This record gives sequence, structure tokens and C-alpha cells, in this order.
Amino acid sequence: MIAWSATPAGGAAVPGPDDSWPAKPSFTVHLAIFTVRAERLHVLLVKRAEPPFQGDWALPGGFLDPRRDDSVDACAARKLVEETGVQAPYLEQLKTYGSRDRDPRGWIITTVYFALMVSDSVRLGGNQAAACWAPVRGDGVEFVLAFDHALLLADAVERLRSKLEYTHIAVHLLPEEFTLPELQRTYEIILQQPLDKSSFRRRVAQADMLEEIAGKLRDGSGRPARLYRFRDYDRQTFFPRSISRHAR
Amino acid sequence: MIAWSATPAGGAAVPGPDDSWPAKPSFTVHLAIFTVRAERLHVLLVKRAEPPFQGDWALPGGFLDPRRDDSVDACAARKLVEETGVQAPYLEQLKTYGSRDRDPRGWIITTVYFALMVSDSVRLGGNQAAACWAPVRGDGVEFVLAFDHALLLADAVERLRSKLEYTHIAVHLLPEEFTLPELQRTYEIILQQPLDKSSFRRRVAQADMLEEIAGKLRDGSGRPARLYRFRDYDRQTFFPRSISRHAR
DNA sequence: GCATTATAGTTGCATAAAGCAACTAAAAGG
DNA sequence: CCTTTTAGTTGCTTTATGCAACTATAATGC
Repeated sequence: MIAWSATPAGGAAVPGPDDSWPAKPSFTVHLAIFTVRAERLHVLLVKRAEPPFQGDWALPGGFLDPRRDDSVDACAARKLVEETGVQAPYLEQLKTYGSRDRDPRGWIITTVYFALMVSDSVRLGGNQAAACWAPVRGDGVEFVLAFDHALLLADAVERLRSKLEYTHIAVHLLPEEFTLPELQRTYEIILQQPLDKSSFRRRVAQADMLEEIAGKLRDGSGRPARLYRFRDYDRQTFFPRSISRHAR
Repeated sequence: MIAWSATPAGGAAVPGPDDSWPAKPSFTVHLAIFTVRAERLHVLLVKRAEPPFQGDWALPGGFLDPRRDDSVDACAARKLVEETGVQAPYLEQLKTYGSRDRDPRGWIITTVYFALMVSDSVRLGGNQAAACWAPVRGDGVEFVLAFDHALLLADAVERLRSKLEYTHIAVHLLPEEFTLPELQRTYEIILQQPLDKSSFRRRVAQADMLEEIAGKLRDGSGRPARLYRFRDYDRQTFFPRSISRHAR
């Protein structure tokens, strides 16, 4: 925290840049909430209840409330709970978009966060809005999205893929206990390409990110796979090299 | 651009999240402008002319003006020209900070950009404010900075170092024509560690990012080094592996 | 029981790029 | 012309990945 006492400057009104007071832009937070289900990457969409773009699908989010929200991060966390009921998933700030013409109502600035969560843990429609998991195809979804949300989503998908290449964040898309084949499959689904089994396992082993659990998971057929648990959900670890993405 | 005609929603006032109209946060853009001079990484600071934190050093920037700025990016570009006179350096959005207590005047949201430029090309004090290049030591500078700008700067320095490990953005810190030893030295100054000469040159050669110039540059002593030019300032290329950063 | 199928997991070799050290090359200066 | 200084190259080692073949362990059907 910052020691304000060092400079007694009080709660005067915020001055403009020069002399006159410019109209403020409005500010919203929106979320790209991802999960993997049915062998596909999905993103959470909500149906807009009011104009503009009434009835269209959009990324969940809305205006920051300076009286309720202590920070932009807190605002994102609040909206995440409102939409999904999930308390503490992986949540990361992505990018800020702002211009005069991205919303017909005027100057609006939007900070986009992306979140990763386990499909089963989500309770949809918490905010009594129509919501759905939309499968991601390529850079977007099959719906037409409100505002510039198609761009926001494309950036979020690209960032997710990019981060998956050199970090371990995919564990946030799986339940607490999972197998290595499940983890590899998650990477393959999002990166849209098959990965080499031995390379993948060496990467994971070398990162020392997982700990084995005594039990075993049995699949429908074949040898059962060992169960693992992610060692530290807070520390963000990196692969020494990026997963190569040339087609095979 | 977005086709607003699809949804005729006009220029009505922006509604609040629920029923009542919440006070808007204010919005600023600030810049972490980096250069390398005298074998050190430097960041541009300005002295605050007005309270709060009057007389303290801070990152340059200020309130977005919805009447003048078409977008947040445009606002950042405008402030960059105002501060340095440089038209088109490397400019990238970094992160957005916003909370109730990071400014004594109340809820303020700040988007930070970072810029890289050639030391010689800068004309300081364009905005008639006291300005200086402050050498970066570790994660920050030797001055006490206003607001939470020490945090903003630390994040920017970390991001700069991180990006240098796998991209070619250091070329933006050098004049149009430069030598490979100069480029390597730039990396070493910012990453704060010596790099292997042959490895570095192989990386650069393989990236195919430079083209040789016929002439030669002579240093004070020793064999003169070849001059190179960056091939494409727009395309952002990446190294196949990150520069390893273990101490030697 | 036992072969078959299916999936999990390991091993060995080839390849690509980085680390390291020694080498040659081209200038200035005595 | 020899030393100094910096530029640039070469060869071997190391590390991590790509690829393919191998073994391991369960269920299933006969």
C-alpha cells in the first residue's frame, strides 16, 4: 500500500489535463471465461438483456462500480463469481480496449480478463442472465457477438494458446486430480495439434510441477493412468522451450 | 471497424450496471519510456507541477481527453509525442491499474504503455515540464516516485527484460544502422548479464531479421564491425528459445 | 487360463539450438 | 613488424525436443 501521509493532498476533485474538465470515458470489465468440455475449448457467453445489441451474445461483464469495487481486479473477480459461482479460478488481466466508436453510446474503455476453470465447477446463470458455453472454432465462436467482442475474444484465444505453449496454466482447466494423458489431451485440444507423448512427459517431469497420488484412475479400457496433483497453484512456472507448433 | 447500423441504439446516455448511476472512475494513460545511454537503461521521468505529489518525479502521462483522443492507443501516442517529440517509436500496451486508493483524489484507472526509443532522437521537455532520463537500477530508479509509479515502473522493467529474452525489440533502442556488438551490448545492459558472442550471433542470423550494409563502422580501436539494418520494424519476430538467464 | 485389444508409460537414437572455448581476421599504434 | 584490441568463426559439448519402437497393465472375449 501507499503511504499517503507523505503528501497531504486531500480529496480534492480530480482536475483535467489542462484547464477545462473533459467528459470522462465510461469503464467496463469483461471476461473471457474458458473451459474444456466434450473435447472442445468453450467460452462463456451471455445474452444481452438490454440495448444496445439487445438479444445478441456477448462476453460477460459490465460497468465497474466505484462504490462496490475496490480495484479493477476486484471488479473482475466479483463479476466472475456473479456469472459462474466459482470463487478462485485462474484469472489474469489481458488487455484494455478503448475508443470513441466501439460502443454506440460513446467513449467506453474495457479491460478484458481471461479466466480458466473446470467445467463441472460452474453454475451458469447466477446473474439470472441467459448464458451458454460456446465452443471455440478457430479464433472465435459461431455466434455473432455484440460490440467488438469478436475481436476481444480472438485476442483472448490467441493469448490463451500462446501462454499454453510456454506455461503450465492448462492445469487450471482440470480438476484437482488428473492424469498425464488428460493433461496432454487438454493441451492438444487448445493448441489444435497432437503432441508427442514422451516429449510432453519429459517437459512436465522436468518442470517439477506435479506430485503423484497413490491411487490410480481407471479408464474404460487399457492400462489405468496414475493420478497427479498440481504442486502450487500460485507459482507460475514456465517450460524452458516453447511447444513447437509446426504441423505434422 | 464495426457496423453500428446493425443495431440502431443511438447516443443515449450510458446506463449504470443496475438502476442508479454510479460515479465513474477517472482514466489516465502513463508511459514507461525507455532508452539506453551511457551503458545504462534509462527511463523518462517528469517532475509533477501540481499536487498531489507536487515536485515529485513520476512517469509521464495524464488524463485521457475523450474530445481529442480517438482511442486509448491514440492517447498514448499523443502523450508520447508531447513528451519526446518522437513520432513513431516502439509503443506497446502493458497493463491497467485501477483502485480506490492509488490516488488520493479517488478512483483512478491508469493504463501503462511502454515505449522504446533511440536516445539521440529525443527532445526533452516538449511539454514544458521538467523532465530527465533516470538510470534504472535493479527494478527501479533512485528517486521516490509519485503515486504507485514505482510499482508501475517495476512491472514495466520486468516486462521489458522478459520480452527481450525471446523477441528482437532491442533494435528499437538503437539507431537505424548499428553493429552486432552494439546490439549484443544492448541486450547485456538490459538483461544485466554477459551473453555468449557466438550464440548471440547465431540467434540473430537464424532469425533473419537483419540485412548487412556495405559500409563499415570503425570503433576507437580494434577491427571495425559490420553495419546492419533491421529488416522490418513492423513484423515482430521471436527467438526459437529464450535467452537463458542463469548467472555465470 | 490365455490371447487380443487398448491405453499408459519408458527407452534409445536423431536433431536442433545453446554453452563454451579456442581460433582467425582486421584495424590502430608504438 | 610486433603488440593490442575488437570482430567474427569454428568445433565440441550440453540440453531439450522429435520420433519411433519398446514394455507394462488393465479389460474383454474365447
